Amino acid sequence: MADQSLHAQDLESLPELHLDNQLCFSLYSLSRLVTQSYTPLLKPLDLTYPQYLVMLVLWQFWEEGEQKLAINQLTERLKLDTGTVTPLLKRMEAKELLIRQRSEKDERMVMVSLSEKGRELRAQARKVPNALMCNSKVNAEQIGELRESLKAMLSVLS
Amino acid sequence: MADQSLHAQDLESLPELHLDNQLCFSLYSLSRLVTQSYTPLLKPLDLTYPQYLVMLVLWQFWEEGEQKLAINQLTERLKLDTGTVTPLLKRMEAKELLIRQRSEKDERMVMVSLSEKGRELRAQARKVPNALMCNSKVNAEQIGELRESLKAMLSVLS
DNA sequence: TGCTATTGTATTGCGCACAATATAATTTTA
DNA sequence: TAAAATTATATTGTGCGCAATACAATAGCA
Repeated sequence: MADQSLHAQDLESLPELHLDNQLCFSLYSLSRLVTQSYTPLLKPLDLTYPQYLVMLVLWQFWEEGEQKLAINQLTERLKLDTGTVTPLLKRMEAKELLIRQRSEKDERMVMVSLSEKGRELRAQARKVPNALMCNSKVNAEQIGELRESLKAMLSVLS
Repeated sequence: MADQSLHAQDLESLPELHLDNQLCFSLYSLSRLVTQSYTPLLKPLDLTYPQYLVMLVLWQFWEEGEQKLAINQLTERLKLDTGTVTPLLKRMEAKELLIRQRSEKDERMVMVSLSEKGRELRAQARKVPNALMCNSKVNAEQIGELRESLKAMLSVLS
């Protein structure tokens, strides 16, 4: 082998830099894995995972009697940027799941509301959470633990 | 308000469809939040978060005396698709962090190895894991718990 | 040895994510 | 009330992430 300027410190073991020891990597992997496991369930609804999250928010507001919500309410709830949400909503409007319209009171705001089709989709989406639980080999207790642990961490960091 | 074909079931509360009750959303949010918190730390190294993960794998192999690794080893380790990894590695090669070359034994394979610059970056990256821990208000115990919980879930699902 | 199947990587196309910037409407303030 | 600051959303550009497809090299097999 040619000289590669190898120094002693180059080969010093740095376990803190190992993938397996990093919380961040487990988080990143599991998050993608879970999103992937939603994909086949959401395909019949013609929704991507982030689109499904938008629908969850809209359905919940609808339950609470709020027909319209502003984009900033949505970005706040989902903790997403407008650069993500604006095109996301446009794609969803193209699929006729929702309606976007400028507020008359304050023309800076765009209000989002469910379309008839969007409301009807809720009945189908009901099956999604349970289907996922049934397919996974993880018990409910384990899921509950992880959920609380994640929520605690989220509340501290955000 | 015009008739919106409102039925009783439309307003039935479905808590399983609420964002807050979904493990997946906590996972998705926290994962993005953690990635975001890496960004300022990785900026001095001119690395994105996925690029940092690639470097972690390359550094660890290097520690273990392996100069080269095949792309499929990398995709397996990172649990990422070639459609993600191929362009990722090309961008990293353009930054001269690594070298990609076809294997002579088996010309289907592309072998990846660290460049001098890529090896040197490891010394700087040392500070990253600790810096993150120091900045966060989360205690080590809480992090340890979450990490084990995530790893357990990952091993079951993948 | 040809012929098919498999393996390993690359390409294409689409949809997020987010930093940075832009723009228009409203509010604040001098 | 006119100018400056703020607010709400949109746009641009870059980098993932992944499904689907393509393609070349190797392996297996008749």
